[in-house]
Amino acid sequence: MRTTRAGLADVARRAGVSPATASRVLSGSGPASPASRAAVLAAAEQLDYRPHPVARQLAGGSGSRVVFAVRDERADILRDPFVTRATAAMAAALLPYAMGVALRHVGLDCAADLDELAGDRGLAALVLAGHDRAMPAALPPRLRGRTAVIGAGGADVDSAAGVGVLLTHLYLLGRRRIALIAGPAWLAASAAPVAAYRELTRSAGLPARIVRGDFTSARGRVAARAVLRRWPDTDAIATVSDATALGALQALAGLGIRVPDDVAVTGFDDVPLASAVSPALSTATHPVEEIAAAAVRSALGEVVPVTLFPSSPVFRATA
Amino acid sequence: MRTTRAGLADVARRAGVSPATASRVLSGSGPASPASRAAVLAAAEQLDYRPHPVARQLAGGSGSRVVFAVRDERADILRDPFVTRATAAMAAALLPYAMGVALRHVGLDCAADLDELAGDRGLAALVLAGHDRAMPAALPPRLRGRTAVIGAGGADVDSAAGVGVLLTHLYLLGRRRIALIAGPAWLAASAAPVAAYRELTRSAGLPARIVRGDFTSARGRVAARAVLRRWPDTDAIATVSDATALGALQALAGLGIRVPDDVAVTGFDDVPLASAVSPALSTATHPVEEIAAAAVRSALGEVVPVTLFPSSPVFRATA
DNA sequence: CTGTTAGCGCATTCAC
DNA sequence: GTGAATGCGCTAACAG
Repeated sequence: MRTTRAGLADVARRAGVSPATASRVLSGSGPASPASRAAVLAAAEQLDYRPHPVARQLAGGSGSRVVFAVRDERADILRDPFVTRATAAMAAALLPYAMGVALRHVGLDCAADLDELAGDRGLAALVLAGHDRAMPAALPPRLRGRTAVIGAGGADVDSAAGVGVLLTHLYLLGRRRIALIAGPAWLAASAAPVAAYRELTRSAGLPARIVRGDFTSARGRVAARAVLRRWPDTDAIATVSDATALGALQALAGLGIRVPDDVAVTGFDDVPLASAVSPALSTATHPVEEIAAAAVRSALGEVVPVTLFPSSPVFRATA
Repeated sequence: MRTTRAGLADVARRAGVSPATASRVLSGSGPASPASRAAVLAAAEQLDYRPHPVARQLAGGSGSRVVFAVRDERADILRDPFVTRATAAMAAALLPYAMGVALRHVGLDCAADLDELAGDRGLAALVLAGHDRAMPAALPPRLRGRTAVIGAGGADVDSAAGVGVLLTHLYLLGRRRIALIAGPAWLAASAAPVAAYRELTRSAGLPARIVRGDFTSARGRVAARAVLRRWPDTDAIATVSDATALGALQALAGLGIRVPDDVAVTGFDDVPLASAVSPALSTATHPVEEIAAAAVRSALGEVVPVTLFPSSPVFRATA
């Protein structure tokens, strides 16, 4: 049993080449003859060589961790199901990179926080969520090229299409007075669903009933009550988050309104327990794991195709 | 504007001491005279010095990331609400350490995986969840002292007391035929709640009705149906996970059984949406953020008091 | 208590 | 295509 792990020097020696050559073939960059390439690979195999991630990061100057910065008014956004799920997904995606993710909250006015992050030499990349339209352009120079964004303009779900399908479904169900509990106005990602809603209601000749929410169920309760107070004949409520939808369901239950008989409800995101509530929530499911992984890879400099991720409707009991 | 960040050498030069002394005071370890300490601190302040985490980790040989390994039969345990929440909490707790967390699943038989982790020189610490009783003792030597465990024997919630309070509550509600949907038998953390249940039913002269579940709502549905088939007069179902409880609620709804009138139900953990379902779930809330932070700190070698974290009942609508 | 001397393990200039 | 130096930024061992 070897007491200490084989290093690059050991591999090089065994392969009969210099450490530089060994480094070139093992790190995949730089020229190398087929012969020495094979020798190095074989030696690495035999010695069970594993590069030392930290040394590699120091020498390469790349930093060792990804920071996931979530912008929101509330600090407890870090407990939001979407945030925890995305964080876990990044943590899983970073495993093969020998890196990890750190999580932090930043307020709506976060220029100073971003500057601080820009000065962190241990930072490999930054993933940002909760941005508004102006932020990506206002990033500190040092962060440029190593920042990815989750939501509008970055790794994003096709929320316009997703909400569109849900709204269409409600329409086909015979609903004609559909309200939307939208996301907060300061959030860039809020725009697409609202646009989709406006477009569909306009073209179908339906009234537009929009109320702002956030991503909490408490706000969903309040918003649903507001909707029914203002437009008592509402027969469907679409939302842009499951938490909001569940809050709305509670409000409706409290008002003695039957779901979906009197009012249909749709969520968005398909949180883990959306299928486990009763009535089970109709919503749209999103590949959050893939989105988070794409964001991480993009932030780390890989070129990932900038496609919108699909939003697939899941029709359960509430709509 | 300085084009490159101040390094330790710059600080030392400005403070009129050697880099070694500067390192000693800035890293907090090693002796230093009050005079040079003050000088170094002042210089660091003026230069806005930030240590380079990666260099520090390389020189110190400490590794740069924490791996959270979750042991379970299913690979999609990584999407479990508790796991994602704990992962996010660790990611947040690691921010000040300039480290990050990576997430990985390991199967029930994970000796090989642990060996592989032991060979990773970038690993600062390991946090393990889903262990059985034998695992902590069977850890590879290299992992010793830098591994912490979440659940029985490590950073754990006082689940015996927590379940005990819930059961007592059910008893005080007049329930006398209380079933328990327990955790999987291979899990060390499953033991305490079962013991508490057995103790309480025995001392109160109640029948013991135990069924095994896991942490999915699907299994909760099945288990609840099994309970009612086997003991049709059951008037309460206690569980050890909210997902299980929500599954049970669905099963009961499907059978036309009223909650809590006919059968009361309790969950465990207070997932974000437990309060947002209707009927709202009675459960116990746990400081997962603190637990995860304690696990991380412990794994990194800090001495954290080994206390059980409190389990606080939250009585809502289902019990 | 302090400075000097060596590395930590690898990537990357350069010459050859 | 290859090897010999040099450096990444800091900590740790030693001698003073």
